[in-house]
Amino acid sequence: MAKQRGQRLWRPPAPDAATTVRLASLLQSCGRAGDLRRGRLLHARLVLSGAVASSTFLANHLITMYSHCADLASALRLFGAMPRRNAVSWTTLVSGLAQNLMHGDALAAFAAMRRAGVAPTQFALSSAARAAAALASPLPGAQLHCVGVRLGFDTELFVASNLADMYSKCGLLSEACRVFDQMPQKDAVAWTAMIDGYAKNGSLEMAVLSFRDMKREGLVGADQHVFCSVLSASGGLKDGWLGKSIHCCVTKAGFELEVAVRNALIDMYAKSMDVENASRVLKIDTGGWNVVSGTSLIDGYIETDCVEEALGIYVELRRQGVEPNEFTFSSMIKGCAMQALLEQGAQLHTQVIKTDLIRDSFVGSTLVDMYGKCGLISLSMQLFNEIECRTDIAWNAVINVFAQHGHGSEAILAFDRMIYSGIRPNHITFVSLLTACSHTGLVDEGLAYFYSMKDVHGIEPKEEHYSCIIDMYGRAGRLDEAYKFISDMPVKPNAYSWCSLLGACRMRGNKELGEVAAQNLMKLEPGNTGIHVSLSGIYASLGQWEDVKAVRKLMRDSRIKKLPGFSWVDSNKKTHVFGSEDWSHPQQKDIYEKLEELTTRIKEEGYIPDTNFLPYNLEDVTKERILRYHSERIAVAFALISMPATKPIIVKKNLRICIDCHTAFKFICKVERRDIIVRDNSRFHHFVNGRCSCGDYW
DNA sequence: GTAGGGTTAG
Repeated sequence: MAKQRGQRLWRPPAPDAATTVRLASLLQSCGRAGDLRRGRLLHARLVLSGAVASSTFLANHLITMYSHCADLASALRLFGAMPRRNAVSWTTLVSGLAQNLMHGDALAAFAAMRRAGVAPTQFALSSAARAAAALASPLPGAQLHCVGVRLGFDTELFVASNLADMYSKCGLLSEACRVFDQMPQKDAVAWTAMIDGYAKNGSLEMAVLSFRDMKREGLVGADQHVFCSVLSASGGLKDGWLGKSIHCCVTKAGFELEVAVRNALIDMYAKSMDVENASRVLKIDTGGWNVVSGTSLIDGYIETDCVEEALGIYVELRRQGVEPNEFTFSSMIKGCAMQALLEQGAQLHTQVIKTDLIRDSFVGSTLVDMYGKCGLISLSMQLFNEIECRTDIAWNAVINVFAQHGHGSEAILAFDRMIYSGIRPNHITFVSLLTACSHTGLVDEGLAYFYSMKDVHGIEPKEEHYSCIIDMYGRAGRLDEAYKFISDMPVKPNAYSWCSLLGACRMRGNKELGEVAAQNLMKLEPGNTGIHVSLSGIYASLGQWEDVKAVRKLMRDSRIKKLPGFSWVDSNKKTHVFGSEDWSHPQQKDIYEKLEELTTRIKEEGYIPDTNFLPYNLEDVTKERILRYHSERIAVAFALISMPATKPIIVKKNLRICIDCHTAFKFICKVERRDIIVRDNSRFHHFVNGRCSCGDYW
């Protein structure tokens, strides 16, 4: 009593042991359930009874409860008011902050703990290491490592796992390895940290090898996280066999039905282009699908060009009452963009608005891309302007839309605005920007941007950027410079580079260089049928029919067939496909009549068929007939008779648009007063009022 | 007696 009287404040007696234990377990249950209301009531009772002031143990429990309920303000207030704090109090604070993603504060609390002269516990150390990992801060991380070594905690399971995770998140894999190797015991979490560390740092093979090492120890204690990580690495390797063998381990270990593992399996199969097994895993009956698994499969279908199947999964998801999320929408919209499915894309857009995901930057960017790829450039721009948070992806999308439509100066303007708003361009930005310059003939600008990549933006040009420059020189007719560039460039020219040069040679009728390009291209892509077609096109345009014959013989001998040209057009929610001289359509008679009518009308306007490019030594009348029945022309005629005048005509083509059809469409759009958009395998052509957006430059 | 780690989709 004498001692108590000597203190400034009266301290109530601590509750008895049984009461303390009861209260602590009540607080624990509040924390676990996240029941902040009940926790606060308990807190108030404990304050009234004086237990908070007298029992550090109960106060620690209160801090834990608050941090589990994500009420860090209360936790901090309580911590500040504690008359006595022990190591657990500090530890609880550090881990509470780290758990609530306040990583910087967690590190600061750990430092304050040391300044207060309290020896760090291994719990505090592992929490602080976790915070450093989340911040990817190697410097404080390494300091924590030193503290751990000094206290002898550095090989402890939790501390070492977090330190290894921290090093790998900082990209310091060898350090991570060293910490990991020194662990006397490794559990599933430690292994996961390493497997995932390798995978996230791009060492996918090492990630799989780590898994093999773990398996060698009998996969003891392997859990769903281990399988998720290794499956993700295996998906990245796109190795179907490896994936299947891991799938076997998953099944043996009994994790096939775990939701996260199933999702990882579906994702792995989808990434390995094995959509069949992906859908098999999805369809294992577990009482319904979830968004992630469905989206993974949708994404797999989209990546393998199976948009129809992806749409099927989407419909099934909706039927099961699963709400699509931003991932689902961006995958689906990307699929619509790839196939220029405007109708379906617009429907998804409506859904996106309904679910309020329109504010998501990813979804917004895919919509910009989709409308751009469907040819609706002004709608695309409108959506871009509505994106609140413009990420590099959004800017790349808009620059690419301008590039594909041949609006070079707008692309450059968008690039300037991107830089001005502080968004750093990446290598994709430059592919789009250089394409824009190339498609518009802005050679000097393109070259300047190319050289600025490394000098100004610190981005090493890759082969796709070099190809853009070759394409740019080629389109501008500066073939010698293109050849000099391709010969001098530090990276090995890829097929696209030689293809660009060959295409340019065909446009300009340059036989010598065309042959060089063709030879190089044949080495890289022996099965590419376009090489022979382009080459014979060059000979035909020069009237060298003997050479044309030789190429055709070569094609026959090596059993190379010209890739047939197809055109697609959507009308009344249906996609119609047309080949050359293709009269299989039910409305063939009307289409034929429309074509005849169009030919007469555009000839009156001054259209002269250009047969120069046809690689056949034929009569002009025959050549004209072939030109008139090219797939794109049949598709346009069909669209004109079957679609309401308010709908835009969008024709998709698997090859480049033919030069003569290009001329004809300029006349057709004028006489019919209809905008025609053609998306060929290289770019967009907008035919409006007698002109094309490409400015005849392609 | 109290405190702690890793995981699934652009």
